[in-house]
This record gives sequence, structure tokens and C-alpha cells, in this order.
Amino acid sequence: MKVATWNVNSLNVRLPHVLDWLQAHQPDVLCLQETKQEDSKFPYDAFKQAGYEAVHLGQKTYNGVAILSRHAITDIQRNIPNFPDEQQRLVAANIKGIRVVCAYVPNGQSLDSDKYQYKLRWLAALNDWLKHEIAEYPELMLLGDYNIAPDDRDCHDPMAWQGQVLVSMPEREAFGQLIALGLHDSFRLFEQPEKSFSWWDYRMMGFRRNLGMRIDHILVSDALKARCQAASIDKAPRKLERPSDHTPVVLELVDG
DNA sequence: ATGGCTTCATAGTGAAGA
Repeated sequence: MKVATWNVNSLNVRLPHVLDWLQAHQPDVLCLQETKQEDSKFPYDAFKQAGYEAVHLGQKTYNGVAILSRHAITDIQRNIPNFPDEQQRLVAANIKGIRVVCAYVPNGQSLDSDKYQYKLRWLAALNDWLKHEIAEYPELMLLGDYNIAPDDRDCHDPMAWQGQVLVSMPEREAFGQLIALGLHDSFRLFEQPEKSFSWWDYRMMGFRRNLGMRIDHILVSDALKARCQAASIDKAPRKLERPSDHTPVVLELVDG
């Protein structure tokens, strides 16, 4: 079983890239973030023709998340329960016995911003909900754009970024709280190249100079850890014309 | 160097991303 997550930075613009990637890699599940479109605009038909069912939770201009699957999607949850939120950032569903949670964690902008407080509140609500969710569904994975580089090696220049949004201590502690639920950063279960990143700024030739961050993650529960076979980041889509600033993160599991 | 680039809503520029 192959699963992946990709912040596409507008599905309106990136649909051709996503269809090409599905065709080339045939993942069982692909989680998308920042679709930036209302549900009525979501290209269900194009994905169906490619062999994928889909569930989408979107809005105009900002945010928006989707799960694509080659297998049946059931028990859909939209947004975090008991956390009223106008921003569409989370969708969860059962696929082949696994609870798949697709999340677009708020960016936070900067430490002195209201958006940073919202980010921390959002992460706390996610944690509270996941506690119950893991109890109900021991085989759970949390895929998405976390907007957190959990470790200094996940940042191209830790000194320059020290204390900034994406790497600040409260954000990393929130990531640590997810790990404390019994989740594992699947990318780090395997040997990886140094300076592996999933996002590069469009500016300053960030990609060509590999000035990136690893902020997109696939966390897996204890029950799924033993099934993990390989984890990687596919940089190829970042080299295309008009790319997303993020690139797909991939995890392969043995069938359970 | 507090900018750099991209998308979206707009019909000039400005917000937001990370």
C-alpha cells in the first residue's frame, strides 16, 4: 500500500500535475492540501476517470483538503469536532481499515500574529481529538502540511531561522505532543539523505539552492509502524513548469 | 537586504503563504 501527501497550492492550477503524478505513481491514497476551491469546483470526474474516489472539504481562495483513494472511502469526518472553524483544514476517513486523517495546519505567519495563536489552538484541538480517534481506530495515519519543521535538520539554515515560525519551540512542542500520542514520523523510520525537504520558497531560487524545509509529514500510529516499508520525498514535481512550492511525501506499507 | 515569488480576488493593488 502506497500513501502520499501533497500541498498543491491551488488545485485549479495544479490539476494536470496531480493527474500526471497519480498516473506515474499509482498511490492507493493521496491527501491534498490547499485546493483553494469550493466543493462544487472540485474535479471529482477527472479523478474518477483516473481511478480515484475522492472526498473534498474546500472553500474559495484559501485552504481546502481532499483525500483521493483507489479503495472505498467510509466514515467521513469533516473538520475537528468541537472546534468551530470557518477554515476548511481537515478531513478524515476510513480506507482499508486505516483511519486516514488529512490536515492542513495553519501557517501562523509570525510569532506575534493572531494567526500564530490560532495555529497553536488548532494543534491543541487536533491533539485532543486524535487522542480519542486513536483509541477508536488504532491503525491511524496523519498526513499533511504541518507547517512545522520538527528538527533542526529539517531546516536548511537553523541559525537563520532560530525562533521563527515553522521552527519555534511551541510549534515543535505541539509536534512532540502528537508523537506523545504514540505517533511516529514515518520519514525518519528509514535512512534518508541529508537536507531532505518538502517545501522550498518560490523566491531567491530556493529550490535550485535547496533552501527548503521539511514541513509535510506522514505520522503513523504504533499499530501501523511495523507495516512501514519505505518513506521518501519525490522532488520531481517541484522541477516542473509552474510547480507547487511543496512536493509529494510518500510512504509504502506492507498490506495488513 | 524585511525584499525576493505565486495565487487569488480584483480591475489598483493587497493579502497570504512559509
